[in-house]
Amino acid sequence: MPHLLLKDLPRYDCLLKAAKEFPDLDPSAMEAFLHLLRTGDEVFSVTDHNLNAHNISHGRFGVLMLLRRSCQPRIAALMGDAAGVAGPRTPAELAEAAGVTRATMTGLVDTLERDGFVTREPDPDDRRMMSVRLTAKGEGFLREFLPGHFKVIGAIMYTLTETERKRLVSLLVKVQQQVAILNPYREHTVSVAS
Amino acid sequence: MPHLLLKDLPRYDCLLKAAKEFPDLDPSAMEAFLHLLRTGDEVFSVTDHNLNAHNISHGRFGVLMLLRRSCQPRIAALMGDAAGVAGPRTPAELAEAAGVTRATMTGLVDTLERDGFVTREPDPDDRRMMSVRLTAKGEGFLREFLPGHFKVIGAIMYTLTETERKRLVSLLVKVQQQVAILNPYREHTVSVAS
DNA sequence: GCCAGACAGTTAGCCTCCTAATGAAATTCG
DNA sequence: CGAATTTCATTAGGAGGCTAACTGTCTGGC
Repeated sequence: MPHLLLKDLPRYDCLLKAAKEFPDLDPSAMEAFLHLLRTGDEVFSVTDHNLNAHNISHGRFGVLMLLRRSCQPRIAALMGDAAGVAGPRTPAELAEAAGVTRATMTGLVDTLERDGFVTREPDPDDRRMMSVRLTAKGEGFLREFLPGHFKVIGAIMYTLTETERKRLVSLLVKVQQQVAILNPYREHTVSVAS
Repeated sequence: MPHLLLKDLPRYDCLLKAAKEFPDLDPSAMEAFLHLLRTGDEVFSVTDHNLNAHNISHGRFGVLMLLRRSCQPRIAALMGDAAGVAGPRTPAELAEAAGVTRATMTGLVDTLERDGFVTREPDPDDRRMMSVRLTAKGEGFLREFLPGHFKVIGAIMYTLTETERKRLVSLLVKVQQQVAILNPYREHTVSVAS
């Protein structure tokens, strides 16, 4: 389930040594990169274990969370959201919101339906479409699971002060923005070895 | 290939609103958590795309990198490492170093061997063991690929100053340490909903 | 010297993700 | 009106993780 990395990150002096062989290797950039991947992975693992203990994968959890929003349009309306703006309901909307392909979403909804967390109903207006909805069991699972999930996340971040959290987030956002800048040119930046 | 997340992170005021419903939800902790996962994922995606463009996965890349160390014992010796300390060579050592199971390593070595990047040879002393080695093609791939890979990583981190990189790393290390503290107790902290 | 156990590598079966191709329904447009 | 295009969901097949079980080899205690 992890992104797969080295078990032990290379020590900084190893990076310095490697930089002698590869002039393109920026040791402090590589160090930050490796720690970012590693930390994201470890944090992911904790919540993933938590989810697996309840027999649910991250992907399936994401779908349930998206559907939870959809299933409470009245609450959303009360809270100030535009009345008509419900969350995603069709597999295509869910796939878009979750950032996976529709084919993947079909598989996720398959297993969620098999396990009784959601139902699939044909759309009366457009017979190509399906409408996915949380069942009572699905809602119950979230109600029962979420408090613990939030506690785990709070426990992980407990080690950082409010100031440190803000600082971390602002550094991460900077990296995200840089990735966004790089992405459109990926084809060019990538083809170094071709 | 990503860990699957929301396409758009919830805005902070949504977290505040959600915290009203779930007292266990710490908005700033959740924000830091989501950004950590998201950023790790995006950074991963960039390098993963880079690798995929060369028809190699992150897992396979990791194996090649581990083997590169093993295949240069003379260089390592020259550089001050103890002469006998070669890198991992057997599937079990590779699995341990990469942090995957031996079964997974079998699969990775299978495809790497199929594609001509590595060879498998029986160990003459212990007939249970195999010795995995980079082929000339595997070495050539790395020689050709690594400079671009390092450039991409440098480009991502270009947005942060040396000071910011150090600060980011130290915040990430704090989180890693917290995760390490939490892990042994995972069974307990997890069973909130049972 | 031999047998029980440990250990290396593989196999088999499952899950989640992907891409590509398919079939059915809706829409667009000549 | 009907053909081409688009859009929906799904299926098929592949890759890389995992666990569990198996095979063959070594080793250590009797």
